[in-house]
Formats: sequence, C-alpha cells, structure tokens
Amino acid sequence: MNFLGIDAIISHLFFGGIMLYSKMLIPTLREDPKDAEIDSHKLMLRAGLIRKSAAGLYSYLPLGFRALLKVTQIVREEMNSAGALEILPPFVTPAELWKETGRYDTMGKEMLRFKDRHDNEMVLGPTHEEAFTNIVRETVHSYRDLPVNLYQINTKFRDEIRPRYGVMRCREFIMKDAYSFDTDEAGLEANYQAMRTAYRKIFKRCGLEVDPVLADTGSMGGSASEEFMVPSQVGEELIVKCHECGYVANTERAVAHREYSVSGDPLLAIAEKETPAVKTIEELTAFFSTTPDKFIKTLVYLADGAPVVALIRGDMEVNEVKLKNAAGAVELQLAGEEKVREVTGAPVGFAGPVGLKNVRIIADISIPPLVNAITGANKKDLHLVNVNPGRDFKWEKAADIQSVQAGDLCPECKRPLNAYHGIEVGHIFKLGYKYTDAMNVIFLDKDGKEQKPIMGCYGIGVGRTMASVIEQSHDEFGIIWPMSIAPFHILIVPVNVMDAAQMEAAEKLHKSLSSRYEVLMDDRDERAGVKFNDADLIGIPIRITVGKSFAAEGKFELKLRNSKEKEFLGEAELIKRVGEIYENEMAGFNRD
RNA sequence: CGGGCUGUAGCGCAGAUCGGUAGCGCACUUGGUUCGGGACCAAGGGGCCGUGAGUUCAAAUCUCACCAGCCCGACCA
Repeated sequence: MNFLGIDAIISHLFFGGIMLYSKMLIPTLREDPKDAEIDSHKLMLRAGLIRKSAAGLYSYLPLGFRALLKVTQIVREEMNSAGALEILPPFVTPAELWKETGRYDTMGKEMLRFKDRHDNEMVLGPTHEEAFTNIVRETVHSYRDLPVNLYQINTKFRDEIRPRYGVMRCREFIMKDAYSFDTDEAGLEANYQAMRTAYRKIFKRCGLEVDPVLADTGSMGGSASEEFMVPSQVGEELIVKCHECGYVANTERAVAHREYSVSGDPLLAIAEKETPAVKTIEELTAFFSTTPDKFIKTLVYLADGAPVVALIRGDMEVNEVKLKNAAGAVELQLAGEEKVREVTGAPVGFAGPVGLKNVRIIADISIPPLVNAITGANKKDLHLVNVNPGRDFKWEKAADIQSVQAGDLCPECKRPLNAYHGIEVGHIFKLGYKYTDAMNVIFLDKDGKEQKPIMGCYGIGVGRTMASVIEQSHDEFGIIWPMSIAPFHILIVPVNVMDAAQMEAAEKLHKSLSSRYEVLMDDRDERAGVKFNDADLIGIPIRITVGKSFAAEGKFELKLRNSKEKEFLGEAELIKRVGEIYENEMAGFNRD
C-alpha cells in the first residue's frame, strides 16, 4: 500500500471491503424497547447500533461502531490539524497519582476504586488530568519542549448514580480528552482558542449545531471554561441566551443584570412581629401586604457536612452551584429540618440572620442594599421587621449566588434572556496551575529558571456526540445520518434477489461504487416493505433501488433519506449524480 | 442513598385476584404460495416464570428475604 497518511489508513482498515447486509449483524427491532425513553436511545437500539449489557454499559454493534469510528476519526483529524498529539495511556491509573492531587478523597463514588492482586489501589480513569500531567512531568524538562497538547480517544468509567438515556449518559464511555501545557498564560490562551476553533469544526463536521456557553468549572478546577451545547429538549443542562448580543451561559454560572435601588429611607428600629404559621415567602407577602423583594430569605445548607447559611432576597432563588463555589465546598445540600432547628433554634420557615452564631453566613449581592427588610426571628411564629444588613447582622462573604431564569436581563446588554435545554457534548477549561503545582511539574525556562507549566483541558463525549446527532436528526421512520458520520454512504436495495438481472446489475453497481464510497447492499431475500423499512430505520443517506424501473427501462431509483424525491437514472448518470450529492454534502460540513 | 414501579422465550406482553406445572404477537427454522413500503398457509424449535427460602399434596401465582432493571431527585462528557 502507498503511504496515505494515518487517517487514510485508519479509514481503510475499518471501512474497506464489499459489504453485504446478509453478512452483517444488524438486529433491527420493530418495537420500541421499553427501557428507552428518548428518541435517540430508542432508535439506536431499534436500528441495531447498540445493545445493553448492564446499567450504563453498552456494546456497539457493527453499524453503531462504524458511526462511532467516523466521529472519532473526525475528532482525530481536527485535533491533529490543531497541533495536538494523540497518545494512548492506560485506562487504569494507580491511586498514588490521585493522592498527589488530593482528588483520591474528593472525587466521590463515581470514581471506581479497586485493588489488584498485590493489594495496590487502582482507579478506573474517570478523567485523566493526573495521568497526563504525570507523563509531562516525566518527559518534559525544557521550555523547548513546550507547548504540548496531548490527547487520547479512550474509555472512561464513571460510576454514575443514575445512568440513563442509553449511550447519552452511561458509565463506561468513549471520550476524547486533551491536556495542554504551556510556558505562560498567553500560550494557554492560544491553545484554548485553537481547541475552541477545532471543536466548532468537529461538531460542524458531525452535522451538529452547537453553542459554546460559559460554564462552571466544577470539580476540574480552573478559571475559564466553556461547554459545547447541542440545543435539545432532552438536554440535562439549562442554558440562558441573549438573542440580542449573543451572551450564552449555563444557568450554573450565568449572571443577570439587576438594579439594586438603594432607598433613602431612614433606618427604622428593629421589631418583632407575630406571624403564626406564616412561613413561605408567598404567605408572608400576603400577611405583610408587601412585595417579595422586601424579605431576606434564609436557607441552611450543609457544605461538606458543616452548616452554612445562605441569604438571598425573597424574590430570588439560590443557585446551589454558585453557593457551593462561594463556600469553597466540594459537596453541598439543603439541610434537613432537624439541622435547621439545631442551627437557628426554630422550625423551618422562621430562620433569619439576626443573632445567628457559630455558623458561616454567605449573603447574595442582593442583600447588602436592602433597607428595613423582613426576616425570620429564629423563633417559632415570629418574624423581625426593619432589619438592616450591616447594622443588625454581618456576613462572612457577599457573593452572587442567585439563580438566573428566562426573562431576567442580560448582563451585557440588559435585554431579556431566553432559556433552553442543551446536551453537553464538549467542554474546554483553562486549568491554570492546579495540577502542575500539586504534582510539582518543573521545566527550565530560557534563563535556566525553574517554572511550572500552565494547563488546559478539553473533552468531547464521543458516544454522546453520536447520540446527539440522532436526537437532532431523525423522523418517525428512523435515523437520518449526516453523510459525514453515516455508517455507510450508500445502501443498494435490489428488490427481488431472485431476479438474476436485478442482482447482476446491483452487484455491478456495488462494485463500481465501492471504490469511492462505503456501500452496503441489502442482498436479503426479504419483501420490499421489510427492506425499505429497515433502510429508513438505519438511515443510510443515499438509497439506490434496483427494481421496477430497472426491469421496465433499465433505470435505477435514487432516493435520499432526508428527502421524499426519487430520481430514475441510468448507470452512468447515477454514478455522476451520486458523486455530486456526496461531494456537496461533505463540502457542506466544512463551510463556515 | 431516598421516593415510585417492574422482573414470564431474542423483543413487546398476557397468565397472578381464584395455586393444578405456561401462553399470545413479532423474531427464528422448514416447506409452499406470494413479491415496491414491516405478506399468507402449514409444520416446528426455543422458557430453572430474576435468585433463595417458606406455606402447600401441588407455587409463575400466596409469604419473606435478596438481586437486577426502569422512572423521579443530588453527580457529569
């Protein structure tokens, strides 16, 4: 074989050869499997792309595996051309690495730990910052070796509490993850932007519309971070977007523009007010005949086990991710009734910041400007009026801990924000020095001085990307694959395999098209209806039928999966037309 | 881990109230008729009724325990 480049070789290895439906394993299902809830999951099972082996564990069958490989190949090409280097580290990592950064204790149960026969502690990699940082620590010692951006396309395991939606959120999954190391922040910025651009190309080539949205950095740590979101009703993330100026952010970290008018009213004397069984903001608003923004809502949380009191204006909701970050906590949850009583001395509904002792208080930025506010008195059936922040209570920290919703104002241009659900298919982070510090990665700069590299990391859920494509591109009959990741480009359907002339023509066509395209031929002795229905289900973009029109006038029927039109063409015209369609579709994925 | 539900053939389900040793549709095998949108006829194969214990002459069915899976909440690509 000529040297064609790694990408061509990979394509050849996986996709070469003449493919017959009868020799494939495509176990299509007529009925929806009862466990599948969302369309992509149903269709992946029905079209014979995947089979489940246990909760959150799936096998990719031939058709699904081919599509998956197409996605990984696109990822690989774009990563390579962005200057990243592919490596293959082990899926199992020793616990010591995780202990170095402290994540062995902070990662939680989604990280599956086990011991080998020598009693060494091991981890099934849920992510690979430590492993990659370690490789760089061992191999990179000079600024001349930097920057590097290493990546893998490899199995990950996260012992999800609740796997669901098939391959969309499973426990074992394929992920592309890259880790960049730079000498300085400018270098990181360049790598980050290169990845951002590569990601847009990757998803575009997969036929997906994505939004890069501002995101929370979560347990990875770091400063800037963006998620690549596929808008979808089944998405598990809530995104707010401004159609005016383009501001897009995950609600976990979105901010809203708000006016905090400081009234010139004189501060009145604090006073108790009996409020028998009046607990919710709604009830209180009615009871005091005022508006919700006059109240200080007081919520008790447990941050890593210790109680934290969050204060927010009555007309707003606390965003727990923001609060968690403000509190510097790893885990955060609303405290139970007993804990509330313990901290405040009163039942739920009567908590307030005045007089609270020995507990951290985090106030939303909406709190300090309040004047003569109303809040719980930490006694049953009692509230306080004319409470003034600063005078009557203090707080450890004031931070933006408020939830942002559709209708709130854009922080950039002050127009109302819209909200939609999205599937997170990729995530890019600027990690900073978190890992290189913890693991003491050193290189010598030009002046021979010891420095630490600055890191970024960049992930793509490969299986999830594939599922998102199906979620976004299907109809009542089945999958509609984009040409770029379809398991085959062309499906040839001889209607009657017993008809020698038809079969001969179909085989000849199969041979001549196979040199340039991936062609599957449905040579099964099945009725036309069965073949057409399976064809629609598995969603190959180009369908060529050899049947009636061939018998009558020697013409092939050309139909595209994404259209209802049929064309009837002789062989030469057909081949030309297929070429046009293919080239045109593929070019479309690369256009800006 | 909390709340709700389900485990019977490869898939979808019935049978359970009323205990008597398992059935339907699809899929599968064979033969025939059919043949452009999930055909028909005939004959077949396939089940430790999730696991274990208990009650009983007898358990898919009643009791208890366990296991697994699904849905709703906290984790995330």
